[in-house]
Amino acid sequence: MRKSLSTTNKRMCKMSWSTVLCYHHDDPIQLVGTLNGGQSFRWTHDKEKDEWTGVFSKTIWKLKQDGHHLLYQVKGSLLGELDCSRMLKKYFRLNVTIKHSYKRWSEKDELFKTAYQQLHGIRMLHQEPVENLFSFICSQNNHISRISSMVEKLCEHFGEEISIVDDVAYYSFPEVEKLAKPEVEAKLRELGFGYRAKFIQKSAAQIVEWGGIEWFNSLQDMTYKDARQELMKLYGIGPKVADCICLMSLNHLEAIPVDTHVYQIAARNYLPHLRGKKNVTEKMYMEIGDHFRNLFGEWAGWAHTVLFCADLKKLQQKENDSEEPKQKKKRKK
DNA sequence: AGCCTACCTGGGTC
DNA sequence: AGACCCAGGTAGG
Repeated sequence: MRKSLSTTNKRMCKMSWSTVLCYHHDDPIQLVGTLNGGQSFRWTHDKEKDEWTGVFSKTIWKLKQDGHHLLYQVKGSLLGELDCSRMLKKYFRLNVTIKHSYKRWSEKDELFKTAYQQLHGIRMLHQEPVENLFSFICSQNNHISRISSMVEKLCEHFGEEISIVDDVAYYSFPEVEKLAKPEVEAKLRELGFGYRAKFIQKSAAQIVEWGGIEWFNSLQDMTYKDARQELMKLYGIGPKVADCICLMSLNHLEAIPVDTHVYQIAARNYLPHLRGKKNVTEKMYMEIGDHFRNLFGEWAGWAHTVLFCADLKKLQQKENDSEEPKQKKKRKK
């Protein structure tokens, strides 16, 4: 019974668009905010076709929405056996119905209510810890555009080619063992990773030494605080990135990554005494995190992600607005 | 414990 | 053109 089901899935994966989910209009999924909202850096949007292409689990995916359906296609994979539907359900946490939490958070907090009104359907992804960790090492003190290009470089140089789709080669995210090799640091320097080169190679070596993927699995079974503390033993992982990993790939949804944006949000709206500080100290960091946890409860990290996305969106809109009157953006020659 | 600063790089601004 | 400035931080002082 199981077998025939997975065979069916496998066949369906290869052929054409398949449905992974039908959702209700009051509990939608918004792919722009979810896939381009700074959780993952590997998804691209074809605006003409309104299709998304990306890689996770050594597999190339195309996604699109049609009415109230989330549709997918697999364009190649290094995995022998695929249960596409199960993989996507896990990735998007489709076993979770979030609308009740959204309602509760809106009732509790005006800022959340406003954010949510502008921005329905953000989902907290459940990513793979290895990709998540090294992507967010790249993210420190960096722009999203450069983060994305660095992540792609990691894949091109240390991952495996999966397949070529529309003349573009897609690569898997490298195994942690590959990144742990001593020569990796120099190579990454050469590729323009700057000081992050050392962080990547050294933390990879530590992870391998401590058990690789098994070590990550053990972090899921720990409490949030213990997992966070373990992660921060890695060279190049501080409080912020540790919280990103806890939240995005270790199922600790009370983690609140406090970056400059979240600090701004907190100081502006909730904790006025923190305004005008030069940088976020450990103490302030904990205070901000605790504030959100008290406000939103055990899934505070998901609520935080919605606030974060709303803030990003506002920034983008501001840029677009200020762009219009000038109209000098077109470059000549 | 808490505050300060150097750190790679590239894209944007003036 | 060329100096800034800044970006989803962190280690080391």
